[in-house]
This record gives sequence, C-alpha cells and structure tokens, in this order.
Amino acid sequence: MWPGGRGAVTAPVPLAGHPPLQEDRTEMAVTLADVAARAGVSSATVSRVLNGNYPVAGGTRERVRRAVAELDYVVNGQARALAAATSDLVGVLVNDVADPFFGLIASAVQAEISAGAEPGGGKLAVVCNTGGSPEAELTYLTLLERQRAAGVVLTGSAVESAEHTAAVTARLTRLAASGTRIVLCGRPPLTLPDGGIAPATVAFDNRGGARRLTEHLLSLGHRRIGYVSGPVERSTTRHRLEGHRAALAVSDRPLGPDAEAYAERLTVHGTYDRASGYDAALELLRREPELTAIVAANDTVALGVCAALRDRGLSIPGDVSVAGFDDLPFSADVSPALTTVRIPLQEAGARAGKLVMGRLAPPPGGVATVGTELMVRGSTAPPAVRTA
Amino acid sequence: MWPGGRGAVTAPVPLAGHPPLQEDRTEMAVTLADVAARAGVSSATVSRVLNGNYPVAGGTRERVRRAVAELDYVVNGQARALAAATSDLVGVLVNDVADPFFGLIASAVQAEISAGAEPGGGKLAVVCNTGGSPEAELTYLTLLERQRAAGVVLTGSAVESAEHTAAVTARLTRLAASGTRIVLCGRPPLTLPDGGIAPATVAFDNRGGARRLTEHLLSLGHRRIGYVSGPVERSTTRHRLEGHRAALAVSDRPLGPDAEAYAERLTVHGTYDRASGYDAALELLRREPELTAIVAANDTVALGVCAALRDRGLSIPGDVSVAGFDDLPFSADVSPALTTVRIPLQEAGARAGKLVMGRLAPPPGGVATVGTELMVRGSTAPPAVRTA
DNA sequence: CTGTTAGCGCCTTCAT
DNA sequence: ATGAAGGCGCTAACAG
Repeated sequence: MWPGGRGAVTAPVPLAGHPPLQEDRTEMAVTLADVAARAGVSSATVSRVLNGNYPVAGGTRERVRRAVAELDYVVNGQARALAAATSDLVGVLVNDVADPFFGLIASAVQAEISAGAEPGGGKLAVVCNTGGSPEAELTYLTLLERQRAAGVVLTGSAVESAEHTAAVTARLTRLAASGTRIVLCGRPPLTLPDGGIAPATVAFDNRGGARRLTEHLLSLGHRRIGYVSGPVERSTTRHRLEGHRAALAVSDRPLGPDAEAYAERLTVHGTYDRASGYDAALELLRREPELTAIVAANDTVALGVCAALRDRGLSIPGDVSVAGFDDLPFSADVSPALTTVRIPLQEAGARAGKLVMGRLAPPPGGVATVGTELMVRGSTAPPAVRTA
Repeated sequence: MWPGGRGAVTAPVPLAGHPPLQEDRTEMAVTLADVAARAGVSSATVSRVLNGNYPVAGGTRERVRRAVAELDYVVNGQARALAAATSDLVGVLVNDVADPFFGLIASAVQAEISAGAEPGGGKLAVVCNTGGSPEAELTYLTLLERQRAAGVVLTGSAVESAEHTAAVTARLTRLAASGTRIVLCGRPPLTLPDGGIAPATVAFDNRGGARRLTEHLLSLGHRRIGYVSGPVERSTTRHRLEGHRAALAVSDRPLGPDAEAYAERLTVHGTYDRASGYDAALELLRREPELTAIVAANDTVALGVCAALRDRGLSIPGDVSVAGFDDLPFSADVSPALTTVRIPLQEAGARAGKLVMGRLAPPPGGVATVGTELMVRGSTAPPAVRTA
C-alpha cells in the first residue's frame, strides 16, 4: 500500500487465530533458466527444444528433456505470449451455458479447437457466458482483447440495437486488426462500415425453417395459430417471426385484410425459457380461445406451452397442436414428441471451430448458411373438426 | 460505450499523427508508453490510474483517462500478469458443456466469478470441456497452470483410478502451491498424501439421495427393481449405486441370501446418456421380464429408459415405474413427469464460485455437502397387483 | 504525488 | 548447433 494510505480497510484480513483462507505460500515456480542450469545449457537452447522450431543436437535435446521432467517445468504462458506476441486462448461467447442449444454448439467448437492438440500444444477454448447481456458481451470482448486471444467465436442471436452493433463492430474490428480470428455462429453477418473484411459467419436458416414449420401447420388445416416469440430485439427472434409471418401471408386464411392485425394479436413476446412459454400460452388462450395450434420460438418455450395447455386440461395435439424450434435432444423424448425444426448445431459449431482455427477457408462471401430440417412428430395433428 | 465516445454509428477513426488502420494483421497495439506520452506523464502514473491502487492527482488522472479513451487503449493482460504475477483467469472444468447438469453448475460458477466486476476489472471464467476424458482433464490443468490461473473449479464425478487420481493430485498440489485456489464441486474430496491442505469441496449427497429414491420405490411395494448405472470407474456412479444397494439391503425383499446376486443381475452399466438408457432398459427386461421398476443413474438416462419401455408397449408407471436423478429442468416436463432426486446445482455452483474467488471461507473440514431432495412425480406408482 | 529504475519469464535476432 | 543480449508491456519498489 501507499505511504500514509488508509487502504488496509479493503483487504480481507484473516481473523486472528484463524488460518488464512488459502495457503498463500507463493513458492517460486521453476523457470526456463532453472531448467537451463540443470541441463547445463543456455536458456535459449531450452526454449528451442521446447518449441521445436529450431535444430538442436540430439544429445542436448535429451538432456534438456530430462531436466524439464525432473523439475516438473511448465512454461509460463503469459511470458511466452508476451515475448512471442501470440496467445493460445480462443474465446467462445455464448448466451447461456445452461441451455443445451449453446452447450451443443460450444461443445462442438471446443472439440474442434482442441483437435490434434499435442501434449504441450493446443489452444485453450474459453467458453464465456454472457447471459444474453450486451454489456457482458462487450466486457468479455475486452477481456479477450486484453488477453490477446488468438480467436473469438460469437454464437447465438445478436442484440439488434444500433448502439450495441456499433460497439461490437468496433471491438471486433480492433481484434481482427491485431490478428485475432473472428467467427460468427448462429448470428447474422456483420457489415463493416469502412469496407473492412467482415468476419466469417456460419448462419442458421431461421427464416426458412420457421416458414416451413408454419406451412406444415397450415397444411394440416390450422388457421388460428398462436406464436410465442422471443425477446423483440434479438436477430433470431426476428428471423423466426418473419418466417412464420411469411407463411401466414401466403395462406388462405379467411380473415382478409385483418390478417395482419390478427397475426399480431396472436403473437406474444417472451424470453427464451420455459416459464415464458407457460405464461404466453395462457395469454394466447385468453386472446383466442378458439386457438388450434401454438408455435413456440424454441423447444424450451414449447415445453412451457405444453405444460400450460395440460394444466388447462387441453390435450396435445387433440385440442391444440404445439411446435418448437431447434430440435434439442429432449424434444424427441417428451410426450407427445415435439414437432420442431432441426438445426445441425454440432455441425455448425464444428465449422465455426475449424474457421477460427484457420483450418477451413472462409466460405465465398464470408457467409455459410446451414440448412434446417422440419421434424414432424406427435405434437402436431390436424385440428379437431369444429361445428361452428 | 466509452465515456466520451463518439457517435454510435461512427467507425473507429485513426487519430491524426497515427498510421491508419490496416487490414494487415501486424497492427501494433497501443501500449502504456503511448498513453503516457500522449498524456505527458510517466508510464508508472498511467499504470496507477488504471489500477486505481495508488493516489494520483485529480487533474493528472483526468488527463490520463482522456488519453486512454482517445487511443482506445486496452491493457495487455499477459504483460500485466507477468509483471504482477497474477492472472485474471479462473478455470472451470466440466465433463460435458452440452449436458445441462454441467451447464447449470458452470453457469452459476461463472455468475459468481463475474459478480461485482467493475468495467476494467473482473476475472474471466474459462469453461473447459473435458468430455469426461481423464487425459483432457490433465491437459486442461496443465494449460491452466501455464496461464497461471487464479483459480480452478473441478466439477463432476472423478475417474477413480489410482493413477489418474495421483496425477490430478500432483497437478492440483502444484497449482495450489503457486497460489491458485482450487475448488472441487460435485466430486469427492481429495486427500493430500503429504498432509497438505486439501482443496475446498462442495460435495453432493449422491449416496443419500439414491437411497431415499430406492426406499421410495420399495415403500410403494416394488421388489423387482432394475438399475441403470453409469460408467463403473466414476465416483458419482459408485455413490449412487451404493445408495441404491443400501436401500435394498434393509428391505424385506423375499429373496433371502440370493438378494445380492439378484441385485447384481438387475444392474446394468452404461454411459450417462439417453441411448445407454434405452439399451439398458431392454437388457433389463430381458434379464427380468417381471420387472416393476427401473431406477436410472440420471435423468437423461431415465428418458432413454422411458423411450424403450414405450417402444415395448409398456406403460409408465402402469407397467413399470421409472425414476431418475438430478432433476434437470426438462424432468418436470416429460410425461409422465419424472420422479427424481433434486440436486441444488445452481446453489452448489454459486458456492464453488464464491470459494474460488475467496469470497467465502472454506467450510470446516474443507467439505460442504449439499443435500438432495426426493421429487416424487408421476413416473412412479405402486406396482400392478400380480396374481403370482 | 510523480518519475526512475528494475525486473517478471520467455523468445529471437545476432554472433560464434 | 549453441550462447549472449535485448526487449515484449507492465508493475513495483525506491527515490525525490
């Protein structure tokens, strides 16, 4: 602390008589120089055998190796990074690690990043949980920039505010300028204002998937379809909703000019979780008791919708059909099994991982869109015949 | 946005006197010295205002702040860590990010680690996905040691092999010796050979939970109970199985001395995933067609069991009762809702996070056990009356 | 309060 | 093939 300072107040001081929280013995770690001394060579030589990027005599190398083993030497990543101006950290930003949607992507990205890692080599995939908060997203980007990360993968929907987009773009531009590879996964491509090279993007066909899903419902005969959407400001939310509306727009719903207003009335926004689905379903039933189908913005929400319907004594799909989005693993296991739109999350994640590692050339135009597939299962069926 | 930042939509504009941004990835980053020059002070002063741990005159501070903003300066974490011998990385090792069990824990740990992060401060939670592989676990520990991580949280079951345990213990000992805080979460406490201080541990009462679960089944009248276990060598697997057997041991099963062999025959080992549950259920039915209940090692496995039973035309719980473990979010939503054992994963994760941040004193004895709670739901019921 | 001076541990030219 | 020396960017004693 500083001279005359009064800073001692903040330091967590262990109570008298009690041992400190943790053994604070800062035993000095063994360094390159220690190894060099032990092996009877210069530290430069040790560095060379460690990195294997420069010829070293066989005998010397052996001696160094032994010294390293005997001393349990572990390189100091910080020092190495500082000297070599490279880092072995790769950041993976996700909205919610607890959500399988992101878990599956992150898992695939991570596998790709660790792939082919030699003992001693290999990048460290850093999964950062933003909780969907724009501020946290920026904070993590700063943290990663501070660590001079080798790469960054941004997954999941983007918050669509001009301010936030600008802030993210600025961060990413700087990161890219300093050599960090940027990859977007499941998020719309970014356009750089100054004509700079936009990051490689693995996009999901949310719009198309949503459209086909609603078309499926329409073709079954449904006309009064509720939609449980996500938070308004997110790109994924918007795209899925647009797909849904696009399908409705070309349908023969007998509502004429009021069609749009009707669709609007049957749309409820929520968060991407189960509780929000539950509440939204009840709200939709209130707005339109004649409802025959509900489309949810994702599978988790759909589960909440199902719960609400059951609590209302309505059967699925007898009284109301329900559909989700993403095809998370549990979706095939609930009963009735959920009709949904499958996104090849693992494949997309693997692709993003390869891109950020530079093991895959960026797609032409910078954007690769992975397709979606309609999975028709037990939760959707033709509406009950009504004798209006 | 930065204080004093320009308009939201403006691209980062190179400052006069500085070379323009080039897409050439050799852009030299702004350093402390640059900021110091710009502000007309020494770099030490800049460092002081940045870290706020030393008094600096108000005017000077302001000038420095402005220079930082104008130059878009971001500290180099590597250099700082090297000089200060501290890192802001905290590793969180999980078996599988795609599994909500780990996702929930990781999410809570991470939230705790980021808690109270000032803009510019804050530790970076690094979620590392081991995939359950012992080698990957060791690799990550090495990587984290290399980065001189501030802390490490190990979550999930441990592989119970003397060799691996020794290897992990060695790594952890060294990490702890160099000042890294170690916390175990959902994994049995570690005993240090040399009397060193074992890491703080947040343990789950797997044994007790499993016992109560099987007792519940027994009290319903079940006697022929199949058990779908996890991989043999994992601690969690063993504990849950032990709890199950303990309950059986005191039951009035009319099988006499053969009881143990019978229990053995009705136990199938698998991996902790859905497919394994599916296969195991079929195998159990083959071994004992008179089965009236199946206990799964976790909820995901239970889902597979349910699917298999349904495919066999058996109703749940009419023909066979099914129970799981963990009480993951989806468990209440499948139908019938799953009887299971709830582990307060978020609470446990938060605790682990506090411990690793030094915000919570280690529990007496180093081990805090979080309780489990039996959640009786629709998937279990008395067995159908049989006219043997 | 502020500047000066040493390193932190490693990599990387240069010599040899 | 190896060693010596300088520096990566920052913090932390010491003076003033």
